[in-house]
Amino acid sequence: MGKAKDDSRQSGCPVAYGLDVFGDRWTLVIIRDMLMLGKRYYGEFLDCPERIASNVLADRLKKLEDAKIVSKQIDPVNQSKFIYKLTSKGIELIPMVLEVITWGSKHSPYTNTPPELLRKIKKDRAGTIREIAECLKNDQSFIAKNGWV
Amino acid sequence: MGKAKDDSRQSGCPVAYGLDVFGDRWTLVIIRDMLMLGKRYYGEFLDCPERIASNVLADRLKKLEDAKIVSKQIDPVNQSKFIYKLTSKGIELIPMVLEVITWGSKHSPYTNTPPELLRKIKKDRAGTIREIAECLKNDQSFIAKNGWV
DNA sequence: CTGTATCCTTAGGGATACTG
DNA sequence: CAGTATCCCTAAGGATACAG
Repeated sequence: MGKAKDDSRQSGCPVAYGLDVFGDRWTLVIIRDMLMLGKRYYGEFLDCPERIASNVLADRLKKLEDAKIVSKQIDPVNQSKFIYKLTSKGIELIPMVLEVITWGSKHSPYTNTPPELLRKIKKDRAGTIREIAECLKNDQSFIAKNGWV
Repeated sequence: MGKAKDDSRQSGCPVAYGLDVFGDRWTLVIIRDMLMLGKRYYGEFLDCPERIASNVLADRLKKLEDAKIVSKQIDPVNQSKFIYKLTSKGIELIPMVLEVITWGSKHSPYTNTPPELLRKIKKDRAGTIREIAECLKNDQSFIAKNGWV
């Protein structure tokens, strides 16, 4: 695993580019956890309801780092582990993730998205995005207490 | 190939649901072609710049049909082939695809997205979506003449 | 505990032949 | 041309052992 994503589909289409970056079953799960649940540590990502395997997680974190979507730094409060954070390129995925949430919530038979969140997204996209970005700065989770876990 | 997508990650998260449907490198390429380029026939999908293989295409079309995102009917003007169309569930992916385009255009080194399209998306999301939906009704392509191909 | 490496099975998917 | 089927190799990724 872990060969660099080859990026071979240089069609010029931004959709194809996006798929080269997050076109698999796990990458967006990690980004969701960072974006919506405020996760930052390896162990937190491992502990997701979809049960990601540890090697897959390591691989995706590395690829996200290579793609400059995630930064990896030594955790200042615990020198023996890393803290993973979204870069601005990663944070800019918020609007897309919100649209996935909107669509998925409407069509998934299993969804348990907090209606409060959906209402907010619908009513005031920019406001929601600002709110999430704000939470990210304070290390907090936007919906952690309300659903999905 | 072609085993039904198993949908095994019923975490309740709409992102995970979305990924079960379009979390691979090809599905969104097909949807992009339907949405943005007005494609409707097998041969048209085959003829994409990313060079999708014919068996992969058949597999994805079947899965999209199973997921009720695409409908497959005999083409009324040529009984020997099928016409593939987005259902309302598929058309509702427009906002998400537009966000992928916005993000991808900003960050891809290869992008050639028509600035006109980006300007429209940014300025008036609802308007753009309405416009695309309108084009879909008239069998036309929104950006076919301007880029990506 | 944080993360990496190894093993091994299955799914993804390219090339291409084939059928109507 | 529209679409399907086969062949076969590679990548994805689950289980689990291992190292700091």
